[in-house]
Amino acid sequence: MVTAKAPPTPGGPGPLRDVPATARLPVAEAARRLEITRTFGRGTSVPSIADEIALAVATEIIEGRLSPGDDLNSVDLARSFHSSRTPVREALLVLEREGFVEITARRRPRVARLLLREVRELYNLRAELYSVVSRTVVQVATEADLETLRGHQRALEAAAADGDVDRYFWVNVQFRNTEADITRDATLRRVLDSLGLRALQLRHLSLAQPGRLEPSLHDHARLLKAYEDRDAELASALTQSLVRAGYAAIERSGWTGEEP
Amino acid sequence: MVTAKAPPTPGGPGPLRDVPATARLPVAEAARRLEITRTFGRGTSVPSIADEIALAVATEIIEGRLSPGDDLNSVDLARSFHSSRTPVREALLVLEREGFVEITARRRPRVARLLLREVRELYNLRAELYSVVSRTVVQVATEADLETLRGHQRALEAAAADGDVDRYFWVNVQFRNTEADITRDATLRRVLDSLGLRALQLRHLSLAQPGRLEPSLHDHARLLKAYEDRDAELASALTQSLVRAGYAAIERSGWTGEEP
DNA sequence: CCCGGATGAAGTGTCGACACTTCAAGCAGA
DNA sequence: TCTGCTTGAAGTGTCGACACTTCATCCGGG
Repeated sequence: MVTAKAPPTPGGPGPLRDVPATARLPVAEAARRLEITRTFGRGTSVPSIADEIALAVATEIIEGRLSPGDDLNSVDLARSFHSSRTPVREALLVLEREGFVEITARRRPRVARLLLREVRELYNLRAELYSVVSRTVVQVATEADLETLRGHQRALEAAAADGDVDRYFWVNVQFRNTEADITRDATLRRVLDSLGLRALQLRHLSLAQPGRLEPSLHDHARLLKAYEDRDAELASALTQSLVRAGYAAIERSGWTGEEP
Repeated sequence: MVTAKAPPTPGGPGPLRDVPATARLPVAEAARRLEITRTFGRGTSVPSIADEIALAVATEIIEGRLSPGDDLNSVDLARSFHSSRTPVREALLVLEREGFVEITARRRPRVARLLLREVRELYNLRAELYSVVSRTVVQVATEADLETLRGHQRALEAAAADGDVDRYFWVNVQFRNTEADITRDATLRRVLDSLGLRALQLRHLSLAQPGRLEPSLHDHARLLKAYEDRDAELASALTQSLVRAGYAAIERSGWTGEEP
C-alpha cells in the first residue's frame, strides 16, 4: 500500500521518503500490517485514502522510522501520498485519537512523545484488563478456543527454541488477541486494541531483552494449564504477572522515552 | 455555542433545527456541557468549528434529541452550522471514534444504535475499571482528596433529600470524575471518560428508576468510609456494586435499545 | 554581542467545486 | 399486484484555493 501510494516522491525530503525500500521479514511484516489494520481500517474492501495514510504513518511510528517529536505537517504528507491535504488531516485526527500524534490547534502535528510515566500507565491498565480477560476466558472458553490457544503455545515454543524473537513476539500478540476474542466482548476488545497498538513498539523492545523468552514461555504454559483447569484466579494472576514482567523489562532496558 | 452557530437555519428541516430553543435547568446544562467538552474540546481557548460541531451533535445524541438510526449527512449538518462540509466530516469522525456515530464508507453516517449487549459490556468494563480506581484511591488519596469527595457526598445527600434526580445525577458524575482524578492516571482517565460519555444517557435513565437514589446514596457513604479506612477490597467491591446496580436498573427499566 | 521587532516563507483551517456512488421514485413488463 | 430496470436527485470523498497564523530569519538599536 505504501509502496503503491508513495513511490517516487522526488520533491519532498520528508520523514516518509524511503518507506517502500525498507524490507522486513515477510511474515512479521504481514502480521504487523494485519494488527495495525484492524484498528485503522474501516473494514471496507476499498479503504479510503485517509485509512491508508493512517495505517502507513502508524506503521512508521510503531516501527521507529518516525521518532517522537518529528514533524508531521499535512503539506509534506500530502505530497508523499500524492493526495490532497483533506485525507491527510483525517488520518492525523485518527492517529491523534489513538495517541500516536499530538495536535495543537494551528500548529504542526508531531509524533507523540511516550513518557515512561505513560508507559507505566499503559501497562498497568493492560495488566488489569487482561486479568479480566483471563477470568472471562476461564468462564466461557470452548474446547475449540483452548485448542487455538494450544496452537499458539506450540508456535511460541518453536519460536523460542529457534531463538527467533521476532516470531515469538508476533505469536505472542496473536495469543493475546485470541484471548480477547474468546471473551466475545467487543467493547473490551476495542479498548485493548487501542492500548495494545500504542504499546506495540515497547512490547517488542520488552521481549527482546535477554533472558525474557524463557520465563515468558513458561508462564504461557502455566496460563494455558490454568485455562484448562478452569482456575480463574491463577489465570488472572499469571496474566497480570506476564504483562507486568513486560513493563519491568522495559524499565530494565533503560528506555525512558527522552531524546538522547 | 449551538445558539450562536445555528440560529436561523430556515432551509433545513434537519434533526438539529430547534436545538437552541430547548432550555434546561441551567446548572445541569452547564455541568453537562463541561462533561462533554472535556472529551471533545481540544483544550484550546479558540475551539475549531469542528470541535463545536462534535460537541453539539454529541450533546444532541446524549440528550436524546437525536435518536439511533437518525441520518447525519454532512450536507445538512453543514447547513445547520453555517459551515462547509470539511469541519463537519472531522466532527463526525471524532464522534465515530467515541462510538456515537456509525460511518460506513460511501454511505450516510447515522447515529449509532446502542444494543443492550453493548450496554452490558460498557457497564462491565466500567465496573472493572472503577474497581481499579477505588483500589488506587485507597492507596494514594490525600486528606484534601477525601475532603473533596466528602463535599460531593454532602451534595448527594442534599439532592437526594430534595428528591432532585437531575442534580443527584450530575453530582454523581462529579464524584466519579473526582475519583478518577485522584488516581493521577491520564491513560485510565481517558478510557473512563470515553466509556462514561457513551453511557451518559443510560446513567441518567438508570438513576431515574424509582427507589434507586436511596441505596446509591447509602453505598456512596459506605464507599467514602472505606476510603477513609483505607480498605481497598471493600472500596473496590462497593464501587463494582454501585456500577452493576446501575446496569441492573437499566435492565429493569425495560430499555432495550430497539426501536418501538 | 545580544535583544526584539519586522518580514517573508511555510502551514493550518476552512471553503466551494466536481466526479462518482448511493438511494428512491417512477415506469415497463409480466 | 408485484418485480426489476431506469433515471434523477442527493450525498460522499477528494481536490485546489485562499485568508490567517505560526515560525524562522534577518536586521538595526542598544
